Parts: sequence; C-alpha cells; structure tokens
Amino acid sequence: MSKQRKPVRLAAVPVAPERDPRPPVEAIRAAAFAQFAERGYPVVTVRDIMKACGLTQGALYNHFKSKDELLHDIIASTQGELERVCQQAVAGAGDDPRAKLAAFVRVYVMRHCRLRVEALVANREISWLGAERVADIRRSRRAIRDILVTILTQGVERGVFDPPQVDGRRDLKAIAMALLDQCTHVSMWYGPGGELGEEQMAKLYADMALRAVGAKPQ
Amino acid sequence: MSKQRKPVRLAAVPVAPERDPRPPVEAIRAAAFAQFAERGYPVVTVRDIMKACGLTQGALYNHFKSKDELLHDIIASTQGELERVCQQAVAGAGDDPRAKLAAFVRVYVMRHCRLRVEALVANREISWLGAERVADIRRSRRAIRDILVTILTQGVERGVFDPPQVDGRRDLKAIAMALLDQCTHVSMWYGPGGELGEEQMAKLYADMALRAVGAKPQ
DNA sequence: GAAGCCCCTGAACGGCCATTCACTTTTGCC
DNA sequence: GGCAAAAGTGAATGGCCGTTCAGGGGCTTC
Repeated sequence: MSKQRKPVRLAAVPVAPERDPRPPVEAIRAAAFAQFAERGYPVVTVRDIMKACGLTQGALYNHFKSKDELLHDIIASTQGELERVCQQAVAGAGDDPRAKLAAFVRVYVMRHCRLRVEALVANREISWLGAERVADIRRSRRAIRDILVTILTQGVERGVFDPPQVDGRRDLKAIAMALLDQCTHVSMWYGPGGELGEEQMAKLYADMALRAVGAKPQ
Repeated sequence: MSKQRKPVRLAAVPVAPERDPRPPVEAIRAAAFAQFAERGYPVVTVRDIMKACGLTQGALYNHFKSKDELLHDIIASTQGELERVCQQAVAGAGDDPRAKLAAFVRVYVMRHCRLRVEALVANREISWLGAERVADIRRSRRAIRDILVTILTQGVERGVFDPPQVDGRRDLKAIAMALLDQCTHVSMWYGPGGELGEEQMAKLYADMALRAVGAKPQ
C-alpha cells in the first residue's frame, strides 16, 4: 500500500467533477500535469486524470494515443520552450563569453524558479517515457548542455575564463554538467516564500557560475 | 503499456531463479535494490523482487512488514552512512573552514561517484515512501545541509570566505543547497568510463565549491 | 430531415497488484 | 530423536490497471 506520493504542495486538485471549460485536449493536459506533479506518473491513473476534468476514462483516447503519449506531450512542450529561451538568451547577450554565461544562467534559473512545477515534472517523470519517446527529450537536453560547453570553450580560448584543472587537464563537459545540475535543481526546493526572489536567485547563481569558471573581472 | 523505465545500466538482473546464498534478508535487500535502481519502485513488484532471489512472494513478509518498509530500509542505510562519512570528514579536517569545505565536498562527491547507484535510488525513490517513513530521511538530509551551512558561516566570520551577495545580503542556505545539488547529481551522469576518475571528479568539485564561496588563497 | 462527423459514455477485457493465510518444510536446540 | 520456532509455499482475496469498443447524443452541411 501507500501508493501516495509526497504532495508537492500545489493548488489542491479539485474534487469537483465539473467539466473543464477549456477545449478538451488542453483540459486533459492541464489535469494530467497537475496530477503528475503531485503524485507521479505511475500512480496517477487515466481515470484520475479524466475525472479531474469532468470526463470519463474512455474520452482520453479521442485526444491521445496513450497515457505515455500524454506524458510525452507535456514534457516535450516544457523542454522545447526551455531550449528556445536558452538559445535566445545567449544569442541576445553580445559577444563576451562572460555575458553569455551570465545570461544563460540567469534565464535558466529564472525559469526553473518561476515554472518550478513544470521543470520538476519534466525532470522527474522523464524516466517513465518509452524508449522511442524519451529520445528527443534527451536530444534537447544535450543541446542545452552543448550551448553551455560552447560558451565555456570560447571563454577559455579568449582567456576570459580560467576553469579548474585536474592533473593539468580541463573537462569542460563535466563543468557544464555541474553547473546545469546546480541550476536545474533549484526547482526542487525553491519556494516563492523564501528569502530570495527569482531575480535574486538568478543573480546569485550567475555569480557562482562565473566564479566557478574563473571569469576574469569584466 | 510502457511500464519500462530507462535502464540505469547495471549488472543485468539475473533471470536465474536460483536461491541466493546469502541470508534471506540480505538477499531480498540486494535484489530489491537492484530492481528499484533499474526500473523504479512503483513498477517493481514484490513478485519481481522475490523471484530475483529465488523465493516466492509470500516469503517477503517473514522479513519485512511491507514493500514500503523494504524501500525505507534500503534508503535509510545508504543515507545514514552518508551522514556519518560527511561528519567524519569534516571532523578530521582540522580547523580551517577552507579545509573543511574541501574535505566535505571531496568525500561527498567521491561517495556519489563510487556508490552512484545507491545514491540514485536514495534520491530518486524517496518520494514513494509513506509520510511517516520519509521523515527521518529528510531529517538526515537537513543535517547534512546544516553541516555545510555551519562551515560557510564559520568561513565568513573568519573572513576566509567571501560568498556572493545579492542586494547586499547573503543567503548561505541557498548557497549550501546549490553546492549540494551540484554534488548530489553527479550520481546521475558519472560513469567510470568517463574522462575523469572519482578522485579527479572530487577534486574538480572541491575546486569549484571553493571558488563559488570566494575562498581566499590558503 | 438526412447524412456525416466529432466527441463522449460506461461496460467489458485480460491482466496484474500487495497482502494474507492455512499449510508444509527446514532449522536449531534439548 | 523429538519438538518448537522460523521460514517458505502458492492459492486466494479484493481491487485497480490501461485500453477497447458498441452505442448514442448533438453538431454542421447539404
């Protein structure tokens, strides 16, 4: 027993079985998202999701091929948007790798604070996707990592970054992963009630990242 | 469909239904651990676990009260050990906060590389524990975080750390969380086949942590 | 008003779940 | 050798799962 998952504290899932006024696909997506966030994909049933938006189980299959496809749909849209805003932030930050890194971290952290539940679902539930569907999510993650690796490489080449070395070698990929892990998991504990706001959090993380890679003063 | 979870690449779970030679409690723990790591708690059945160690479903309940208790048992031992080694590392590192921080990160990262599957299970599956059982795991996590906060506070007081500020204020708890997130999630991607070994990884992370908190040269 | 379409319902299907229990086997100890 | 206690069996219990599908409303378009 104990199929219950810790509640991620979220607007309580309404017991109200009233029909959601939005178009059904959207209503289903929203209900599924809320439930996945709160209880986790494997223990949320199709019946749960459909009840939450005032429909019956069978109706799901008029809009999605399967529960699996529904999850993919939810994660893919979050992830795609993330990739987009990261690219955009870096592109609009000018030519200095320091500015690029700061802009990247800033946007990434801001987004993981503001949309922390979305980020949480995208990161936590991805492992339940079937092998075929998980592939493009992973591709997008790798793409984001590569943006960061590129910035670091540029910074080193131009002599504005001096990241730590071990045994005389640098592993920029490892450093990029470390920074990403750090920024990603803000979404696991950040709450709007905390001491720092989103912008302040973003600034703190950008500072730490610049220090970690040994950015020369601008 | 698709109850499959991404394989975490692990010694393949033997199809062999031969009886595990170890004492049953231990065999069950080991089998459960391997399966949880590979496929995730909610989709691993009691039948799966018991078959993997050559017993039948019912026998589980001679050793554990429930599947939930089994999971707690596994996570709690990993977590307890982690807390212990962290305390030990800090205690044995002398008086300088820089040495303490380096020792802490070193041990923490080493452990998360070497026992990455254990760490992964402890971090990923904790949310399936019932409310009562999750409490002491969280307590231990908080204790580890507090070790780190204490080190940072000492370092600032003695003037050997100069961590980033936002709007003139410092949030040492946020910084501690950021460092912990970074170090914890090495276990999600580190593989022994990578460019850096465990010790090198630990050194890299210790370097980054010292830089992030603005440690003065020793 | 008929036809065609989209959407929804709710029963049905085949299957698996954690846990319990009456019963048998094995073990350790006198 | 005898006997309790411990450990294991496998069927049974009661329930939930994702998905399918025949049937039925209510649109729009002729």
